[in-house]
Amino acid sequence: MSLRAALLALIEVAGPSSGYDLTKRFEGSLAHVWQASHSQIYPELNRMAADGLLKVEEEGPRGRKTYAITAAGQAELYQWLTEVKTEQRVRDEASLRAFLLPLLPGQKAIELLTERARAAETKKAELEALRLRVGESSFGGFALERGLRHMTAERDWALWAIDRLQKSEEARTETVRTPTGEPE
Amino acid sequence: MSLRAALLALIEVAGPSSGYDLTKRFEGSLAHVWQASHSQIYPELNRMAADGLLKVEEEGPRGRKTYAITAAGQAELYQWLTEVKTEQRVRDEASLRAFLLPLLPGQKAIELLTERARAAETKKAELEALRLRVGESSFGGFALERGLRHMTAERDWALWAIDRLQKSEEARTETVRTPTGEPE
DNA sequence: TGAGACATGTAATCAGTTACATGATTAT
DNA sequence: ATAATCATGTAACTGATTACATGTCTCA
Repeated sequence: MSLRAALLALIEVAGPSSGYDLTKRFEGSLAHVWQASHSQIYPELNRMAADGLLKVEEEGPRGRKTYAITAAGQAELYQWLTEVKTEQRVRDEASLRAFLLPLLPGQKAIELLTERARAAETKKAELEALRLRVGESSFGGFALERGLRHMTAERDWALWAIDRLQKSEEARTETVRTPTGEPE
Repeated sequence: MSLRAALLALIEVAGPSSGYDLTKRFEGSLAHVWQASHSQIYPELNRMAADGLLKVEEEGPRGRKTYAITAAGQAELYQWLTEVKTEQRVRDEASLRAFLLPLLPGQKAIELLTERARAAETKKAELEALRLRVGESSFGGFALERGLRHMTAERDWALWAIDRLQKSEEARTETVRTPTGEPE
C-alpha cells in the first residue's frame, strides 16, 4: 500500500498528474526514500482509478492521461498517513551483513567496513548538498534530516566496528608472535 | 539471494540442520535483522540442494531432512559476504512516512512522532536487554550495536522533529491570537 | 487418548524487477 | 529525416505472505 500512498500524496501535493509525470517525480528527491518504475506505476494508477481513488481528468496528446485525486483517495491517504504501524517486518540486507560479519577473517571484515563507512559518508554529503540546494524547510525536510542522522549513525558504527576488530587483530598477531608468552 | 546467504550461514555456524531447525533459528536473535517463514524456507532448501549448495545428509523420523553445506555452498556464502553492494534500492516505509509528514496537521504529526520516539526507545531497551543476556561479544554483536545506534538516531530525530513542529505551532497560535499584531 | 511439539510441504496472491513492445510529438 | 523526449502499456519472473494441508512422535 505504500506505493498507493506515495502516488496519492504526489497528486495531492502537485495536482493532477500523468503516469509519466509521476514516474519522473520518483526519480527526484523522493528517490532517497522510495522507488518505483513506470511498469509498476501505470498498472497501479489504473487499479486506483478502478477503485475510485483517482479519476482520469483529461486525455491529452500521445495518449497522455491525467489523474486527479478523488474524495475517496484523499480519505485513503489520510488514513494511511495516520495509521500507526505496530511490528513491522524486518528485512534489511545491511543488517544481515552486519550480523554475519564474524564469519569473515578480520582483515576482510575491516576492508568491507571501511568501504561502508566511506559509502555512508558519501551519502551524507549528498544529503547535505541537497539540503543546501532545496533549503532548510522544503517539503521532504523531515526525511532529509532523518537520513542524515541515520547515515551519521551508520558511519560511526562502521568506525567503531573497525576499531574493535583492529584491537582483536593486534591481540591475535601478538599471540602469534610470542606463542607461549615466553621470550627464548 | 539474502535468504540463501542467511541459510548457508546458519548451517555453516551451527552445522547440519533441518528446515524446522532453521525456521526456529529465524525466530531468535536473527529475527532482528531478517525474517523468513517455513513456507519460504522449505522450498528454498530444496532448490539449494538441487543447485548443489547443500546436500541432504540424513533422513530422520517424521520425514526430517538434515541439510549439510557443501564446498560449493561455502564458496557461494563467502562470495556473498564479500561482495560490495553499490547502489541499493531504497524502499523504506518509515522514510516515506517521514517524507510525507508535512501533509498532516501539526498536532497530528506531533502525536505520530511521539509514538515513534516511544517505539524507538522500546526497541532500544529490547536490544540493550538482549546484549545483557548474550554478552558483549556474541555472534550477532556487530548487528546489535548497529541496531542500538540506529534506534538512538531514530528517537533523537523524532524528538528533534517534534520540537521543530511545536515551535511552528506556537508561532501559528500566536498569529491567531493577535491576527493583526495590534492590540485594540 | 489426547495435547503439543515436531516436521514438511503446496497454492493463491501480492509487490516489485527486467525486458519487451509500441507509437506520437517536437526540435534540429 | 531523424533523434530525443513524451507516453503507455504487457509478460515473465522473483521473493515474500497467508492460508491450506498432512502426518508423526512423545509425554502426561
